[in-house]
Amino acid sequence: MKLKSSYYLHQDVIFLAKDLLGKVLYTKIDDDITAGIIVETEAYFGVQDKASHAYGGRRTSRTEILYNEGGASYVYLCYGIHHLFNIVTSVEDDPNAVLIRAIEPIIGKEIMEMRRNMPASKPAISSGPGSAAKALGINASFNKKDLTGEEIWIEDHAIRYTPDEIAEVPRVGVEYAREHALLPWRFFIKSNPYVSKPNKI
DNA sequence: TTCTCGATGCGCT
DNA sequence: GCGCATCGAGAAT
Repeated sequence: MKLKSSYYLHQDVIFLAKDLLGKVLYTKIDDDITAGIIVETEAYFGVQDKASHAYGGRRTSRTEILYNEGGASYVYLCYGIHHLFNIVTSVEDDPNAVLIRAIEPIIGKEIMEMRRNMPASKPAISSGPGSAAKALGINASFNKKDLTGEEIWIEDHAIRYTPDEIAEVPRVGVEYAREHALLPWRFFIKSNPYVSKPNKI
């Protein structure tokens, strides 16, 4: 059920970003367990990806975790407000990551409602990377966690999607690299209500 | 040490 | 659809 550390060592971050759709992300905080189905992801191609914090091999105290081998979490604060949760993948010194952009709440909905101060019936409760992280109680303290540990982990609930249920969206605003502009880097479950707004079709 | 701005969300219009 | 909140990492000085 729980994904093993070897799962995260896959070197094709595109494959993992797609394969993670349908997996279930869990957090446990003071015995409060919340979980949701991953319905939207985004792949970050390490040194090749200008949008990646590790672009060009940049290596700082913040990005150091990205150079670890797969299976760790990378959480950082965006716009001074939102915590974004990433899964570090691939082998050591290959700083790939998958951003979790949206989840569908399935366990601990009441807890998520308190954290988000809105009913779980509202897709906005976990739609978008900042919202999904907050619903799961993910904050800066979740940075550099082992994803096979007891605080945060991912399970395979045998939820499978056919290729036509998965949308692969080319990245927008990537005029900087023509060969990357056509690269589909965003993946989501078509018509799932929890998918963040810019990606709905 | 200082300045800039971002892998965004939300409330108001 | 638009604008703002809010702060730390990274780069410039």
